[in-house]
Amino acid sequence: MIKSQIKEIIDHCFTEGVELGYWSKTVAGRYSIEVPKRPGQGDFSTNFAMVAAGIDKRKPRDLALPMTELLARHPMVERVEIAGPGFINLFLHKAVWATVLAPIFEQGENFGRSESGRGSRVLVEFVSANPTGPLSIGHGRNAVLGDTIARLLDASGYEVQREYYFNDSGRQMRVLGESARARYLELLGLPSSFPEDGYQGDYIYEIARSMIEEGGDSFIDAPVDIFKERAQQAIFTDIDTTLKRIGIDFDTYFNEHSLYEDGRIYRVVDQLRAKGLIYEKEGATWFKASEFGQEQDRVFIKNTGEPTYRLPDIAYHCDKFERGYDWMINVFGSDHIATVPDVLAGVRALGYDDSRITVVLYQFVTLFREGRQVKMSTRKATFVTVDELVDEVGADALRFFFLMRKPDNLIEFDLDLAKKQSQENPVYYVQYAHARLCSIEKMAAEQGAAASLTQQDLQRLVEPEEYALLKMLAEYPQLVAGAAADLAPHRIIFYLIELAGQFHGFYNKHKVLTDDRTLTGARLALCRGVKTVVHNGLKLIGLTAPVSM
RNA sequence: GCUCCAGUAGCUCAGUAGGAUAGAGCACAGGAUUCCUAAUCCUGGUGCCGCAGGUUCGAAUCCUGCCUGGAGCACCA
Repeated sequence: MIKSQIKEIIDHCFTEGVELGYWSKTVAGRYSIEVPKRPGQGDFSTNFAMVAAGIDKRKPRDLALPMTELLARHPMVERVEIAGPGFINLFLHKAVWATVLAPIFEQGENFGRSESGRGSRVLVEFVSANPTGPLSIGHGRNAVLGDTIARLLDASGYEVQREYYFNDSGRQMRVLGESARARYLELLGLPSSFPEDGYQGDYIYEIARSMIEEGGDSFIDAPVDIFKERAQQAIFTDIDTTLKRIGIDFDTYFNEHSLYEDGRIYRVVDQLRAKGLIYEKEGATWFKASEFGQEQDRVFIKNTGEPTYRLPDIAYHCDKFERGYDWMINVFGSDHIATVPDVLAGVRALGYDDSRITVVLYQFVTLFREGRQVKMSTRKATFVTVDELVDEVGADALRFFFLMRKPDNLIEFDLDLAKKQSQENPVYYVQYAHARLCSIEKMAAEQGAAASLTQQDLQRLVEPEEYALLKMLAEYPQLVAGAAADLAPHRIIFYLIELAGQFHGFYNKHKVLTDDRTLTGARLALCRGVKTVVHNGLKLIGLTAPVSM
């Protein structure tokens, strides 16, 4: 906020300098503006002189001097100095920082939202688990990551659509139906044969039990499809319920099977064949992926006549392109790494611009309890489900912990920590700051004290802790825009932890409600600013902002 | 063997477009509450930024090679 104003000022001075012949125009856009780490180095700093020196072949300090003179004329600037190898450090008038509060008051819940993505339509595809069982912890990370990315993009003005891609046909689902039938017969005390690679979870028993409750033994001779359908329906309902518990809702569901039904997968083959990119070998149909930078060609249709997963995946992405999205984001577990380039190659082969597809790959999650890793196995159904995790730690902690690491990193989910109600647990730490702020406001209202935004009153904010908070508030809009552009929700988490820390520090050192009316008014304004940003930040990542704790 | 990801303090991790003396939390030790929520705060010190080269005013960050760990490399999805 303030930073973008400063950038404008520096750019303006730069242009002036070009006209005056101080430096060449080619330097434009090469220099950057930063917030120095140390307080003694000013509010902002630019490497302009060093960058210009490299291009113009002159000494940094010779270039810095005229720049400082141009900058010093601006009313926001208190003083300018040249430091180190040639940094230009800007010191702003203290009063500048309090100006961030007015926009926060005006925009309220919208503070931090921007329009940088206006006019762009984005499709975020995530979860996409087939309905064979409850969502596992890995799906949980996928769900939270995808949803939060969608929230970030929405906050940046993009038109966002959340989509779930699934398949309720095929081998997996047949095995599911067989598993359900076997359990059904077993519960009725009849001879049954459980499929070798069947789904062993208790949820299959539940499905069978509900069928018995509904129709007794009338399903004994029913075809597998009936069992499959019942199981699929029950499981999907459960998945949906689980997702809603952690605040996730989809706009559209896309059934992979529909791509078979209307023959679209075969049209993909025909189109590629027309381009000479398809050939037959050993009874299978191959795609010349090697012509698109892949190591080897890939099978699209097996010698059994069944397509491999690649074909519907490509057809699906073509469908996305046809629907006209500007940006398509896929959230996948790292076990899908190898499949991504194949699909992109196929899409490119069909003439689409695959740079519009971004794949977010995330690493696995391991659970820790009492310092030891919780063993999980999908086949034996001993994996921990998202539901169990929500039961144990709550939706807020689950979301927070899943977002706390960047997607590239493994998550070690510490169950004991997630449940702790103390400073060690960052979720509580941040939420507690919000609750405290609400409490202050409540107390202020009882005492008849109110926040004041008058320039005179705001001049009372002079403590370093107050400046630190104001500066952090000013950074928030850019933080959101950056996190959205880079698809990096974890930055919001780290920001919130730091902001909460700054606030707790301020709170312990300075009293907000005092006998001094103007000081109280100014500090209440600061508190409302912090509260608004903490609130907006928590909402942005899908957490609650408790009023009291 | 090949592809992708990671390697930063005792532990878990940040480090946005390459910037100044490398950051936080936890753990450990000591201290703070007649007062707005102590679910809090303050004070303590730690680093061959995996290794070796290169690029340049300047590298944890970019390039090359290597080492270690993870995920993959199907006519499974």
